[in-house]
Amino acid sequence: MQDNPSIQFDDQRLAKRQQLLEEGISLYPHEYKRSHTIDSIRTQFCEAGHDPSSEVISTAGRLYGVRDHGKTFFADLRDETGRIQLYIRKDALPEGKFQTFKNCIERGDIIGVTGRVFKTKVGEISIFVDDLTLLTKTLCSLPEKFHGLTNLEKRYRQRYLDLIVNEESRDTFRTRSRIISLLRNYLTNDGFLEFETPTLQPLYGGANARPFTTFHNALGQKLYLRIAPELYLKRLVVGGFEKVFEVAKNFRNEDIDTSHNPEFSMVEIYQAYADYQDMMRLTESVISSIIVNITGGVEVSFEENPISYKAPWQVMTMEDAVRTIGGVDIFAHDIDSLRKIGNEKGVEGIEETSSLREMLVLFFEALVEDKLIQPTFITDFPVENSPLAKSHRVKEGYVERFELFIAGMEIANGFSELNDPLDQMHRFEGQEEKRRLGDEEAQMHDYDFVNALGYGMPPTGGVGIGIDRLVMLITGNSSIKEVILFPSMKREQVTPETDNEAVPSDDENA
RNA sequence: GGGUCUGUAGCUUAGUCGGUAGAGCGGCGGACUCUUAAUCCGCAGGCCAGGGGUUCGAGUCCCUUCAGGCCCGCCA
Repeated sequence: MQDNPSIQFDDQRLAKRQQLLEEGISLYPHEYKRSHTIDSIRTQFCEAGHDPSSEVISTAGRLYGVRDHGKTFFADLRDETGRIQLYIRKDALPEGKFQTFKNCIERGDIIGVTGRVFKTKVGEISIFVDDLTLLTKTLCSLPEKFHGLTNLEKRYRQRYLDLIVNEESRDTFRTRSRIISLLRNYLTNDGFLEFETPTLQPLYGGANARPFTTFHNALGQKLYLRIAPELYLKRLVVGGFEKVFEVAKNFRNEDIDTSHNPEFSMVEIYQAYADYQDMMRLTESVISSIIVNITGGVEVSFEENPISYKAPWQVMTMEDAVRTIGGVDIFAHDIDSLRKIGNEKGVEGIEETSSLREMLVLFFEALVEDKLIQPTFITDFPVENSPLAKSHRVKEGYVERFELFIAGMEIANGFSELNDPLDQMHRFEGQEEKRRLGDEEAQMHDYDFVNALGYGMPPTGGVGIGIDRLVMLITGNSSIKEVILFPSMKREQVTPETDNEAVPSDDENA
């Protein structure tokens, strides 16, 4: 049983399992009827006295601490709703049960109990156990009761174990689930329809990023995992759905760090007849409503910084942000003097840049981004960086685009969507040119999308909000791995035949 | 990709100048009928991440591989 090194079964637990089998006790029964969850026991019996209740209840959960007192035990039982103490007496259980419990049931096992509720001498609401049933025998031993499981790698790789022993981790993911639910409710209540668009795409688009590649055997065709749902959602707006959104997993073939996971969650929202100003207001409203619902207030601290989500949030053009926060008035200089200033301030990539607008972006990234702690919308991006955004209505060379920054992280990105099919075609051509010059992140020319615009997309505003980062902000976690249940990790044991497999396997369809 | 730190029992860890691997929790055996990190007595459990080297002798020093954390780069 133990010859496979990746199996963590405990020999002593296996022995107990064997003993239980020999006693004819079912290790994995099929169901258990509960009269109460632990939380509902606490609610109903909050006034319990020292004498056990007349009402008999049944509940179930996992055993945590077990305190052996000879002919009695105290034990902690937990279900999803909470924790309650069990008081187990030899003389109260059916004949033989106590011995079986003592010998073969232990911390980590899942049991059901029937009993009556009372308050112990020291005032803790407990269940006086009349009978107990093993519901699941655990073969792996649990981490230590006091320090718990702190090894980060183990917590991420074996998240189930992290969830079993670390209440804070369970809280984080409970909050994550609520955030997504609040987001959906907000949008659907506001008349948005939720759709699912393809994850497997023959062309990828909607962002600048390198994709994951895969292969469809029957079609004999390369496919990409989407880097964004954008181009499909806009096709829906062309089709006549005026308010749409998708909670999408996106996949980008990039390195992993504390704010990037190769697969990440984003909500993309599109609204016909709206522009980027409307989408900023929507973004502000969605996020602050979630914050209020989760925290009851408008302020949440992140990495020592109290962050106020009280609307309205600050709005600055990129140019103003670089001037006031970065201390450089880009358009008061020529390229050469900007190169000099940039070198002094440690701005990177300025040597190969030849336009003031591109300089603006580089200065912004280097000098401003990580200083935007309070929620701040940065608006009016250079057209070169935004092939899917509509040209600015008054500022030549810019697009109507915004990004939301909080705690130095980019949280959202939105714009007045480009709906001029010819302009879109030219922008794609520009991207193709960049691809030819070796830019692996430039976008692909999606002719069908251009055709869709050819049938007419109303003026439309769109925004994408990064869900993982939003959860980080709300739950106070500095690492994205803490808010993704199963973050991407490198495989531990490399098996030769599956490692370094060529990407699209051309031999399979030969 | 670069820098840096880490990897010792199921978990949390100690390990000095290189000299036979130490503990707590958990487990097992024993005592205990209101404890809650229960307590008390005893026992078992280790290829010190893997490989190589230096040395009479390596958990400790050197090289290397693997995995992870943090920072930087790349990137939303």
